[in-house]
Amino acid sequence: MEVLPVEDRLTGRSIAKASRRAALLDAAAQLFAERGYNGVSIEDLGSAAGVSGPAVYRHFSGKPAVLSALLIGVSEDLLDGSLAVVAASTDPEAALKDLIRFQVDFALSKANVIRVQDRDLSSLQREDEQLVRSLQRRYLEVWVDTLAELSPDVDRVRLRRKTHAVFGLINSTPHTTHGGRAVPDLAGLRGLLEDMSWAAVRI
Amino acid sequence: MEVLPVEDRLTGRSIAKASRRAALLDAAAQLFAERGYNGVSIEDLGSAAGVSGPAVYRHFSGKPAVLSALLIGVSEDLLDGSLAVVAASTDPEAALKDLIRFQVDFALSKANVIRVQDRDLSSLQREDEQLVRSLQRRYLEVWVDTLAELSPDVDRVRLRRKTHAVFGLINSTPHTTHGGRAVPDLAGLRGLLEDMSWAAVRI
DNA sequence: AATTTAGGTTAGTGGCTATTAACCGTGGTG
DNA sequence: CACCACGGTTAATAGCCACTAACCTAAATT
Repeated sequence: MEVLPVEDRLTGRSIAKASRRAALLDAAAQLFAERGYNGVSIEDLGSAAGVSGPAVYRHFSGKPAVLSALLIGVSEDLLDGSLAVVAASTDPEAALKDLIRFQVDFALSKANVIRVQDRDLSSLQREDEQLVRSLQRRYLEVWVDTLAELSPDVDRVRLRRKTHAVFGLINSTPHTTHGGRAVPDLAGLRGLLEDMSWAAVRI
Repeated sequence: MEVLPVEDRLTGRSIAKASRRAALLDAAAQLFAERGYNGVSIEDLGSAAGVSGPAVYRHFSGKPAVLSALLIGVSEDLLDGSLAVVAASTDPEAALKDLIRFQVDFALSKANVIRVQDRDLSSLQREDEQLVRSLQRRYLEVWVDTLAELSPDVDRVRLRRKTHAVFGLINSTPHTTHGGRAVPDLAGLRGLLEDMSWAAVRI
């Protein structure tokens, strides 16, 4: 008699484990964003999640696995989110506006992870780095496809460059908001970033 | 009879020393940009400059001092350069355009150092971090002053945010161009970044 | 109720790495 | 030409840190 192989039963322990794992990933996002992957020890990581040191190995196979889980997660969220946004919108112009709004939301609400993603991508082991880069590329292509519908005559190299630049613009605030202090006029910042992105992307 | 205290004599050794120091800083810029400050050992640093290990201590008091020299240098270059640009231009609109061109030039020609600056700033020891932040703040204020002349009615908080976002836009390419490969259509990229920056900064 | 399993703990252990020590050849100085 | 400061070398040294071992408690399972 076996338990189901994929669908794990929801026992008290498995819930505790899941929330512990989530706490570890939260701590990792914060600490890696502040000090960089190589500036954070497993002990730091554990104790930030209320557990000390080697307990981390009950949840991840090693330090690299923590970074992988974090960055693969965020890359998938971005790609999936963008696909949902495009699927839900009617015309390309609306799609682009929604993509901008989506990325601004993401950058403002998950600033830590954004920061880790473009700070410590190169610390991933080869295989996972390729996976994350592939997900990022596909996310970029969602944008480029949308832009291409709006400007069929512009070559895709230029559209990719434009998209990169807009990402830099939107992701500039994670570099600004240090530590995780609350931003005073968040709505104003959101609107400003959306307006600037829109202006920049329209040639 | 003493040698001049400030103006060192130009002997063969002092020239060799200066160029060795420059080589070390170059190597540091490249390696730190690729792997991050904590991912590079003193041995790596030395051997990338054609010298091995502890010889670095003949030029810098320690690893932190290498990072400090690098980041203080770039911050000063940016501030001084921007002051020169503003001093040389006639009207605020021309000044802003020249500031954009200056920052684009800098980001494209010194991508490594730009990347280190917003990746490993927090690895500086407290005192030097404050100095670099102060220089960066003054650089930002040069931009904000120029923008304020063009839009006297807009509050400076908003202008600071706009400036940050434009920096993010322009500095996006260092994150893109990996390792230091040559960029195909550099002039086109330069023009694109300038145009997008201008569009974004004009509300 | 007995047993197993899982998640936690505290001690190693081994490797890496920043820094120092001790030593050496040579360019610059007198 | 004798001397010395300097930039280099290789060999310790010491501390940090990822990871493993051994053990313990209690939830799940039977």
